[in-house]
Amino acid sequence: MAETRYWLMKSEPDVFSLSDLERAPGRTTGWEGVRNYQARNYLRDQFKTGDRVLFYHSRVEPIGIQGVAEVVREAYPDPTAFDPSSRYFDPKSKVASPTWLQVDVRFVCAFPAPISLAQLKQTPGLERMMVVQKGSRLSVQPVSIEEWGIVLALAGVSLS
DNA sequence: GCCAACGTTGGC
DNA sequence: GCCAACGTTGGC
Repeated sequence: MAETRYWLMKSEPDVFSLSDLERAPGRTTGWEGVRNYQARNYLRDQFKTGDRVLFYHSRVEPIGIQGVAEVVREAYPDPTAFDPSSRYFDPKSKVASPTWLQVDVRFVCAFPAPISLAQLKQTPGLERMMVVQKGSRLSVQPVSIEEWGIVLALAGVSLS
């Protein structure tokens, strides 16, 4: 079996929240709208079925990690890039050679309480975590297995 | 709502 | 290829 990788994905909860994911058909959604090349490259090159994801809410309190999702489909073209009515439309992305990709993620669990950004910043062992770095804007970030373990312990959650 | 940090665009 | 201008992200 392939090694499971760990990620953090950001969403503004008034656009798409962890609760929205839990209520979605099959508790699954296409992670549309990534328009950053570094994030796209992670989706394209490294996301594998079974990878685990920390679901992070940005901009809106409570800012922080809300729970866990998992990757259930690997990268494929993001249809919103081809849709002129979408806020994510990109006329430079062609169907024959799509610029932007998405993966499908499925709800796993919501934490009993969100882990706030302030809490992450003051937790030993998370000093190097990308999301706590000043000016970190990347919406798809790798998480080390050590960081993953610390966050799940903070949340009081254990996953089989 | 402000604004620092960052990514992209485009003139040269 | 440089870099100023511009647009976006996201904490506060």
